[in-house]
Amino acid sequence: MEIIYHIGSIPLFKGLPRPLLEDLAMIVVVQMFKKRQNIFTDGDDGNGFYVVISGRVKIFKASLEGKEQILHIFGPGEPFGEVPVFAGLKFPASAESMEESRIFFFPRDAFIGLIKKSPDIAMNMLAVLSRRLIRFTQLIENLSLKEVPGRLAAYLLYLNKLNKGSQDLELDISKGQLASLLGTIPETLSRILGRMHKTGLIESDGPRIKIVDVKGLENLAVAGGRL
Amino acid sequence: MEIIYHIGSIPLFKGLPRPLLEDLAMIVVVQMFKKRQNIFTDGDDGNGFYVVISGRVKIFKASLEGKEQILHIFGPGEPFGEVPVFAGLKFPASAESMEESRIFFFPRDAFIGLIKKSPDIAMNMLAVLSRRLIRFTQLIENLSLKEVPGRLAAYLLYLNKLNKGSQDLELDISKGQLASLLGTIPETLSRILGRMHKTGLIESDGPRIKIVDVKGLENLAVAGGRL
DNA sequence: CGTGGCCTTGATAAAGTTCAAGAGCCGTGG
DNA sequence: CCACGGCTCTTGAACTTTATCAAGGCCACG
Repeated sequence: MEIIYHIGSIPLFKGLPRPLLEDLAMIVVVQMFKKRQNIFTDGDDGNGFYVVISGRVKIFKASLEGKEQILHIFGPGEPFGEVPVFAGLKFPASAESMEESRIFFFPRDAFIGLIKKSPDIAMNMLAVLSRRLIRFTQLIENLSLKEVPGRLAAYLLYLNKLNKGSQDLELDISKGQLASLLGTIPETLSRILGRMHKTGLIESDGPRIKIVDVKGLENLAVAGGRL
Repeated sequence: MEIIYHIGSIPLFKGLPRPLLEDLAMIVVVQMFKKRQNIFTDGDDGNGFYVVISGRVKIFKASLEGKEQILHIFGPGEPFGEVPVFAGLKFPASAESMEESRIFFFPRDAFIGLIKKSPDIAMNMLAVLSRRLIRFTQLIENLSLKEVPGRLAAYLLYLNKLNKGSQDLELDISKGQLASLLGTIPETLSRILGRMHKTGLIESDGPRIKIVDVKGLENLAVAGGRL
């Protein structure tokens, strides 16, 4: 069945025996979201978690004044919204689709039953949560210890690594969203891109960015680097 | 045996059957740390995790210029340093004792073996990591969406809640360390405490702080409040 | 009684945000 | 086919917040 195929290709469920995949298929609920649709909101009660099958989802915190801080952007195969499954019941942040997305929902109680049967699922989930803690640690370091140029430099180098070292990058999110991800606002991001261009670190043309000076960016990305 | 008693009183191991506690006692390594002693450093390889038995430990990120951001302060019964056990191998932050502390160390491989035998340990650990994610989410919200007065107000209200609503608080960490926890520096913290005093939100005398205007603090603590 | 640590206070500087205006782009509809 | 409206992005100037640098006070401890 198609569902089983998708479930089997989720890293979280990698290497599970066929019968367990079938159990998972029994409890999954398939959901579709259009672009910019709310999936859950900070403070809502959660009674299960989600996995992106296609499309993209952002997890974020919003302030009253309308500023947002993006915590994650998740694509196919990535789970999200697990926290209420294991601790308390409320989502600590909000989730929204960034494009048309297909999402699998796994209800809490049935899923916990499966975990207790399979230490492998538990270990995989522990790995997922641990990686998320690493990501948050970096985000906190960026917000607290680095200035915006340093955060941007770190992000560009991250894209650079994703692209196996290619210095020709293409932003796959809008600059406004990138600002939210970096903990700043579009105006500031725009100015800093301009400054990086002027000082010869990058070349920039809309969403295409070319890294000219890797060393210079690495220097900036270290907490303490100055532009 | 004394070790077993301590292990049994760790929330992470709450409700485990006696034989499992004995297994844990077999693999534990007891360590003592004096005040301000390094336990592990950001980037080190980790081959196990820790539980505070007595004393206190801070987990933090440091920048080259010497600024630090405290991520957690852990006391008796609280585990730390679990991330390398489940994801990759490196600690994403550093740990240091804040006072003389007794710490139990559980080596990775033996512990993973126990987890696979006991879904209860796994579930408890999932809960621990999930709560940590909640804490990080709040920290990120504070750093990104609130200004320092808002962060301080939120912290005072947190102490207020810990003390079951008492408005007479006593800081149990130095103001310098509190500044690190709030993502700022001592000078700024000092000024803001002064301003809160002057505007009648609190009364402050060294480490003793009395909340005068709960509503006012709550208003500040919401992302968007102004002092 | 002096010395070092911690905290406070002041003056100054830097970084980032806000507000405002305008440019470029794209899809829609006349 | 072009004009319009709406969006994102950019740029400038003023302002706010926070950090930095420097100095002085307070207190505990030897």
